Amino acid sequence: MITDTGVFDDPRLTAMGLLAETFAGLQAKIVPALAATGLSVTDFDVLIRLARSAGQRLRMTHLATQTALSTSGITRVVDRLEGRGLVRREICPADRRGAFAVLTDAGQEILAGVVQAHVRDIDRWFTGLLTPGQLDGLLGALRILRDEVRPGATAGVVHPALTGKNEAVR
Amino acid sequence: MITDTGVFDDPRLTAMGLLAETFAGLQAKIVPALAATGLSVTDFDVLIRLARSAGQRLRMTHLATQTALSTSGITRVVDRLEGRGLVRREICPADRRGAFAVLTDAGQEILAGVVQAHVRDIDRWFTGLLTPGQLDGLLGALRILRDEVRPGATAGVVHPALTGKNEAVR
DNA sequence: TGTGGATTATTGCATCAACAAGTATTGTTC
DNA sequence: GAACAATACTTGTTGATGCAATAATCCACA
Repeated sequence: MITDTGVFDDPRLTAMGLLAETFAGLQAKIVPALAATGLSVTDFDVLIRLARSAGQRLRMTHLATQTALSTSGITRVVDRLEGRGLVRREICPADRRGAFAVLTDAGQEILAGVVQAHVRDIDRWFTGLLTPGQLDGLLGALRILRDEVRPGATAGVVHPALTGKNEAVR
Repeated sequence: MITDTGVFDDPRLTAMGLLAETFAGLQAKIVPALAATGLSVTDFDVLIRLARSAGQRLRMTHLATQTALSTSGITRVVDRLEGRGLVRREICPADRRGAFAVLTDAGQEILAGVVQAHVRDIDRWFTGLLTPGQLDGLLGALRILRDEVRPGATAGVVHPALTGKNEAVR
């Protein structure tokens, strides 16, 4: 049986497909536990980034950069989370154009409640399926790639949180 | 400075975040070349799966399974591609409920035209950034994960294409 | 100090995808 | 062979997200 279809079987294409399928499949496995708490993957991403930031707060723009959402997308995610009381907005005293998204106590509780199940899922479907050596290799390779394709992924994490200034970025 | 925020810094969470950021960043790099031809990532995924299948055709359901889209999602993707002449529908003679999506000559041409640039992007932002050893390790690990999280990812690929029957699936 | 250009966030609009319901066909069981 | 359940696909509706346009504010520089 003929399976070679020329350029359409380039191994690099296959590699990209493998990455895409793995990621999509993995996400499908972790969605339910989050959804049980009423959180989408995006919601969780926003909340956990706030939780990890100094003052449990981040400028809207930084949130957008970190999550790879558009600023309008972030506006709406924060709208929804604010409506549920998990996040609140605070105007930035140093720059009155800007706003912080701040994790509320309720948000922190929701997050703490769902993290355990989420980590269990990750362990079940990802980290726990590989030997320590395989996992280290994988993460090392991913870091190399990530640093190339998303140089700004850590925008705003150092400590602009309290001042709202951009000194830490780029 | 305090950076440890307890459970929110679990290394497994970080690993998952790294995978997500890498994949999202990579996709952002490969989208433009596809978009230049008017194709979304989903469009490309559908077209290339058809190109690789026997008879350049796949049942709608198999397409849905392989792409991880809902069947209604596939209906609409194929609607759009059919509207542009890149794909056509053929009723399945063996099961009149069903339809094949079939890659047209025009679709094959579009695909051939964009694959080169696409492969170049993948090489530039993914496979070319790693040593052969790193890449092998990465792909090996991904295969382990993929086989767990997406056991049905190859639904319909063996040779159900000509009969429309399901003998090859699951 | 005033002016023009950049930056921050929000809103209107269009697109895309999922869920649920509906239609047509197939297969199974008695 | 008739009835009923399962399957394949489509359509109506809803929600999420990006782009473009807008408003408010900041900053650099004359």
